[in-house]
Amino acid sequence: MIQTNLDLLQLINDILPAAGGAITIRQFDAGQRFIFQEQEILQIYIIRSGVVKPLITEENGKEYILEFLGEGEMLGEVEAIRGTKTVCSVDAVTPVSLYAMGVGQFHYFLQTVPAFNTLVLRLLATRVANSSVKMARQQLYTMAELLPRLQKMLAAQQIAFTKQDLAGYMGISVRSLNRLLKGDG
Amino acid sequence: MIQTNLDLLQLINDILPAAGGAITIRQFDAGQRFIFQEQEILQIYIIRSGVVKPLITEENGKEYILEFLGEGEMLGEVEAIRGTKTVCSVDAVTPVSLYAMGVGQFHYFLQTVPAFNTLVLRLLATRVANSSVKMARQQLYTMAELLPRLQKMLAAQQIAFTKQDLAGYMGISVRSLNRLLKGDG
DNA sequence: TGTAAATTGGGACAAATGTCCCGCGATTAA
DNA sequence: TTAATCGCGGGACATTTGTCCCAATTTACA
Repeated sequence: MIQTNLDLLQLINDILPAAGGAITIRQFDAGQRFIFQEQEILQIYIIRSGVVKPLITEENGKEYILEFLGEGEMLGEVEAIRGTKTVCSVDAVTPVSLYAMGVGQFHYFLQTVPAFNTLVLRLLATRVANSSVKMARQQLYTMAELLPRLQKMLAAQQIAFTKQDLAGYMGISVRSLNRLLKGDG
Repeated sequence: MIQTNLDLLQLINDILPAAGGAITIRQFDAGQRFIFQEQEILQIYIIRSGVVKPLITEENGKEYILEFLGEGEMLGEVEAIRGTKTVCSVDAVTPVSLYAMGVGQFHYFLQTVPAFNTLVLRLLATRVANSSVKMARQQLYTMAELLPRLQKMLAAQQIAFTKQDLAGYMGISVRSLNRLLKGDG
C-alpha cells in the first residue's frame, strides 16, 4: 500500500559522500504540497523519511490519489526522463525529509552509475506493474469488494489514513466510503 | 490511443545487422494470445507492425484492457527488468510481426547500448505517465463524459475497434457501452 | 479558551453501471 | 448446407455510486 524502495535509499546514502553538494536535503510539513501539477520540475527527490501522496486533479475539481510513497521512493523522475511538465501534484502526508538533486545531476547519475540506472529502471517497471494492477482492479470490482483488502493492508501499516485520503485513493466520494464502512465492518 | 515508439523501432532496425541472430522475427494472427498472464516470459518483443492489447483477467472472470500498442512498442520489458511473472496477457488485435530477443540479450543491450537504455527508460516513464492519467480519468469522470474523447481519438486512427475491446478498455460492460452510444451519438 | 474550520456520519434522492435475458444477422466450422 | 458461435442492440430490473444537505465531533489556531 505504501510503496518503498530501500535499495535506492541505500544507494543514495552510499553515493552521498562522493556527490558532495550535488545532493541536498529538503523538508516539508505534513499537508504541504511541494510538487505542482502542470509545472516544470526543478529537482528530483528521493524520500529519506515520511510518506507522500502523488495526486491528479481533474478539470472537474475532483482528485485522484495515485499511490502512497515512502522511504526510498522517487519523485519527478518521470518528468525528468521525458522532459515534460508534471503529471501530478505531490503532497506530504506526514512530515517528510527528502534528498534532492537537479535534473542534470539525475541524468548524469543515470549515465555514469550503473547501479543507479538499474534501480531507476526497476522502480519504473514496478510502478507500471502496480498501476496496471490497481487500474484493473478498480474497474473490475466494486469498491465493496476492494475495501476489505485495503483495510487489511492498512492494518498492516502504521499510518492511519483520513477518510478523504482513502476515498481519494479508491477514486470514490467520502460519502460512498462511509456507506461502505457502515455496510460491513 | 494506440501507443507507438518509432524511435525504438528505428533503433532496433539499426542494431539488427550487428546483432546477428540475437534478434528474431515472430508473427501472430489477429486474435491470437501470445503472452499469458502469470507465466514466465521467455522473450522481449518489439512490435514491428500491427496492434496488440495487453489485458488483465481478474479472478471474477472480467477483463480489463490496459492499452493498445503499435509499432515500436515493447512487450515483456517490465517482467524482464523485475524478474517476475507476467502481470497481463497480450493478444494480437491485428496480425502482428514482432522482433524478439531473449531476456539475457535484453539486459545486455540495456547495459551496453546507451541509446537503447535511454529509450527503455523513456518508454517506461511514458507508460507510467499515461496509465496515471488514464486511471485518474476513469475514476473521476463518468463514461458518458469520456466516451466522446475516445471516439475522437478513434476517428483519428485507422482501426475499428470491436465494442468488446472498447468496453474492455473503458472498463465497463458492453451493455453499458451500448447504452452510452445510443444516448448521444 | 473560544471560535472557525475540517473531519466524520448519514438521510434522501438521482444518476451511472451491472446483470440477465432475448433476438437478430453475420461469420465460422462441421 | 446446417448448426454453432460471435458481435451487436436493447428491455427490465438491481446494485453501486454520486450529489446535496445537515448535524455532531474533532482539530487547529488566534
